[in-house]
Amino acid sequence: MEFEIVSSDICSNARAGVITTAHGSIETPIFMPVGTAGSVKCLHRRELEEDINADIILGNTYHLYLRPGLEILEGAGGLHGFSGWKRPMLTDSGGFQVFSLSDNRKLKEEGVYFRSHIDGSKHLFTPENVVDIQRVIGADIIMALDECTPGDADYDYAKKSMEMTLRWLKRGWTYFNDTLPKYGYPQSFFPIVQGCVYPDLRRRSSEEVAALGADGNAIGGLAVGEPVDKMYEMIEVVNEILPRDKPRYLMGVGTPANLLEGIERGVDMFDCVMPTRNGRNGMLFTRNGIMNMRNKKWANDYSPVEEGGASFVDSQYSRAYLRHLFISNEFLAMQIASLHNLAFYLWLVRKARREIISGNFKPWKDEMVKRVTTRL
RNA sequence: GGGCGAAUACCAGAGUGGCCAAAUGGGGCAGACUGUAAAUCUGCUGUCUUACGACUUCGGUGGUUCGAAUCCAUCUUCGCCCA
Repeated sequence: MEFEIVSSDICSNARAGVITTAHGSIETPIFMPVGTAGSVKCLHRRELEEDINADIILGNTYHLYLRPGLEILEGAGGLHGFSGWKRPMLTDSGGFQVFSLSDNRKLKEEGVYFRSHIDGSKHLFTPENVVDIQRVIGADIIMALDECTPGDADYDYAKKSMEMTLRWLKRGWTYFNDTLPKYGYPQSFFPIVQGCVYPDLRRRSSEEVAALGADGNAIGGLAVGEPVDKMYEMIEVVNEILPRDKPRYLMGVGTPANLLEGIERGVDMFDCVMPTRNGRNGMLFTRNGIMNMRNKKWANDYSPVEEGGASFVDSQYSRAYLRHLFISNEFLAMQIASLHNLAFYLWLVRKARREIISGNFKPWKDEMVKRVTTRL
């Protein structure tokens, strides 16, 4: 995997770049739609490719390992072969499930023991076996196993957790370098910075992560309950240390405003369930603000979903019709909203890229943050 | 003509003397959602702008009772049965 910076903003840490992988190149900054269980919910591959034009999507180690399982994935030639997605792919390690399924897991030095949310069966993830699993899935970018600490963790817990994540990281990194990809194309391994909201922990973690010299680096443990200003502060602390010449991936973030603030602080990659999950639940993100499509105010608004929006659905359907679909629990509502939101997210990061290249990022971003946070 | 049963909030439907402004479901209104156990979850849904609280409700009217959606009388409407 290679990363080239095409243009850097003079007024901020924002940069525009290109990541090249075996499955194609990715122009950054980029937003990666989340396809946890091997599908971006509600969307066909053709829509992802042609309408949203996603450069890269995510899969999830935890979910895919439990179902369909490694044998079936390997038989299909990995998730690329299984799903038919031809472009780059990134898999999360299961570290987030260590956090989100906390009632069903036990953390130990060797790894994390957990119970399947599907059938209650017991399993163990280690820094090593999640590399194996991600080798089988065949993602272009695979993630280290980490503990995603909650945003309100106290200092002592955050310190111990961060240190264990670092020990896991070294094991995972060593194992990654001792093993080979399964399908004849190279994979990259991204380490993850932790440290909660504590600057010294974040610095320490960043230094250790940077020292590995991985193809790219991730910032984890943010947008998990801490105040948003803390998140921005932590991004700044971390990005002072993470190498400039490697892509930086802010995991699990976020709102459109979060993306813009992250880009300004030197983040290149984002992923988040928000456009798809919130879309399924009736929330639309647009250039002019946020709409809750279930609200009565749209009941007889026959104007397009979003005039001049990034997706064909924006002009082909009216707000009144989309509201009707949501109120009636029609599947089409979720499809339209998912398509719209992802198209908007991809439009947003691509527009940011153009503004960086043309040297106008900062004023554009300041204006855009105001617009996208408006409640319509 | 006679007999039996039923009438409860937007709808359906519990409740059969005080713990009832009234279960539950649906519908409605709003909110939440950030590396997806999420087509999910939460709140409100008689009136008084909100809370405490107050007020008016369970087909109509009248009554019994300290107290009635609940008991009695009667009327109205609907359903079923007999002639």
